[in-house]
Amino acid sequence: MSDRCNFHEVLVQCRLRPTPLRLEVLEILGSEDRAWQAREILDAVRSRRPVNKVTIYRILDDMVRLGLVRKLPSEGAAALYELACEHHPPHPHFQCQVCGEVQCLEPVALEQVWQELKGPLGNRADRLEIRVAGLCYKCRDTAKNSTG
Amino acid sequence: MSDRCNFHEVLVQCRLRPTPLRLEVLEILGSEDRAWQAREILDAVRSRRPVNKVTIYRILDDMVRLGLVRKLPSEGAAALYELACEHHPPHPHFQCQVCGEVQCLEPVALEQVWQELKGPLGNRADRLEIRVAGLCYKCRDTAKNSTG
DNA sequence: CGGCTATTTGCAACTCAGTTGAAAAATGAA
DNA sequence: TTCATTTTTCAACTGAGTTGCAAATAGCCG
Repeated sequence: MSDRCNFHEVLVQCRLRPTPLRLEVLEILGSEDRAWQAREILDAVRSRRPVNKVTIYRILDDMVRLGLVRKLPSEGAAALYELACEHHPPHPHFQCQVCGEVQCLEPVALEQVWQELKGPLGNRADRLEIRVAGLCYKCRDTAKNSTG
Repeated sequence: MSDRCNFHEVLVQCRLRPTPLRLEVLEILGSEDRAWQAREILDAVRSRRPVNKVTIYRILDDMVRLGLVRKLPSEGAAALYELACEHHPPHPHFQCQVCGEVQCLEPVALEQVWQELKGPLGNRADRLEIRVAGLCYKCRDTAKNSTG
């Protein structure tokens, strides 16, 4: 995934101290091609060291504010976080309605859609989000096996 | 908006009793071209009669399950609800990052995007959601006036 | 009408995500 | 070392949404 990013350097450039916790959060986010719940990140960090949930939320908030991480609205209660580095530009997401997992999809040609959406109503458009909801291949297989 | 829908009839067709509360919820959803938080619907109903929040959540859940109402993930904690009747087909949404209001946008030509997104990874795609985030014309004007 | 059943609404208590404010710990500069 | 700033923690809170059960209501049948 985004192993190509030098997280240490990225943090320094954003004027955030490259603390062990911040580095761990970035490494976790970069370890799979999907978006993570704050809770999942918390658990992943805790599998190595004790940490307070407030700290994770604050780390994520800072990173979102500085554009290092994107926060996505999600079906379900908890928001999702993903790396926003140069190797992980904005892209559509797929969310499975059964297991809730959010996969990252390849960027698609959105120029036309974007142009159509940008103008209306005098709003200023900053970001475009595309979510596909459905049944992921894992859950589909599970359903097949238990039915047949 | 969707004043053209006969909510009474729609409820009967879905085998939901057309109770005053259900009708009021549908009328509120249909009264503006935007998506509503459960809390806003609750307050709107309460401006006329006392009602319990659980009842509103249950009414909305039933309607989502039966396809009468769409539930949208939102920036921010609370989910959003909008009519899903024939006069209000799926469409993109605009959410203002300042006031949080969600406007409904005109449907755009999505066939191309849809085709590209549908296939990958063996997932089954059911729904496509498009969100534009930005600054709405109201908040933009407010900002202008207070700055200049 | 009265009695029965299923549906709808209300209530209280709960879970879970996320926030707040202030204290404690760690870091960097002088 | 001392001091100021940043980072992490703690406890307590807010707000969205859920659960289980009781009370009220509506539809049905005799």
